Amino acid sequence: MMTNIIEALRQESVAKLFTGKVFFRSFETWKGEINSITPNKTSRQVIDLGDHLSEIFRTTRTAGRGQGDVSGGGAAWESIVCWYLNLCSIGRRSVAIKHSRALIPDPICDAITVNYRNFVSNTESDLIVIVFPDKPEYQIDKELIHVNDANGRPVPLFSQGRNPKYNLKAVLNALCHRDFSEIEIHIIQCKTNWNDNAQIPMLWDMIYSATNFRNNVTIGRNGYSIANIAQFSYSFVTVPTSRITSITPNSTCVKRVSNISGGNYWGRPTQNNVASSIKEMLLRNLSRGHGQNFLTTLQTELQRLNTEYTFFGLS
DNA sequence: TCAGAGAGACCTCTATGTCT
DNA sequence: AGACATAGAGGTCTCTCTGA
Repeated sequence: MMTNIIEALRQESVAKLFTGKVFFRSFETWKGEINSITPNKTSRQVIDLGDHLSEIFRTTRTAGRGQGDVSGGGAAWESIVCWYLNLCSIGRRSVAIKHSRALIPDPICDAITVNYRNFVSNTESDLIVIVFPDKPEYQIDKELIHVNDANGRPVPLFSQGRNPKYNLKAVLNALCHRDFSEIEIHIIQCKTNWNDNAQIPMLWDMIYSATNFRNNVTIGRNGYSIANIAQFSYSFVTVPTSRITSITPNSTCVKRVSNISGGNYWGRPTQNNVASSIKEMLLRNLSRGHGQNFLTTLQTELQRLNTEYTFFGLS
């Protein structure tokens, strides 16, 4: 079957989520919830899942504050957001990736690296959405791509040896290098709790939006910088697990993220001046990944949910 | 190729401080 | 007094790298 490189990357990215123990276990429960919210799997129903993500997430919530909950909860929230963004993006040129060296092309990784004098500090645990440019290599069968690497040498599509594997990362590295200025990067900071953690996205957004510092803080390395790409944004997505009634437009935690470049979101319906539903991020930050809107692209692709897209785990 | 070690990131709840 | 903000405590999970 023909697969373009973007869908190949999406498949790897989503499949990797299921290798996480907590996500794998939780998804057994979430799947039922998801299917009951989207009985007909229309594009509208699937996109509106964004209004219910927190609700779904909370079905596996356990009381208490054991360290397992700490560790697992955060990773699981990040994973379900990644899963949702990829589901809504099928057939488009955007892919959400939970941070992983193996999947994020090197030029992207380099561009978002923050250097604190000599110390290299990657924000290691965010979701990254890459929007690839509208060029033929991203649409044709991935096995027909001809591209040269940064040194001008053709990239071999398969590894050597008895069981040749497709060189996904190497091909992506070469493409991202070649098309760097036309790529969009959107970083998404996920937190289950809002009020305790609002400073973190606020401060990282400040760092990424600053053009220069006086004290040896720089962004980017190896010649790649977010200053040279087509679009960059930083956003915040929370459940939130704290009491919802205590969050108002005037709360400190709301104000802290009210100005970040990509916006602030939660897995609930939009509430004015507080947070937008995560589904609004699709339109606000990721709409350039296709000529048509999400409703249209999804409607076509969802027909193949049980054949080509089984890796989402819904069938 | 795989196991093991190390690094880094994960969140909830209570107590205490601070402002109105 | 009440509302809100913050610090602090604490074990586990996942990824990556290294050496066998």
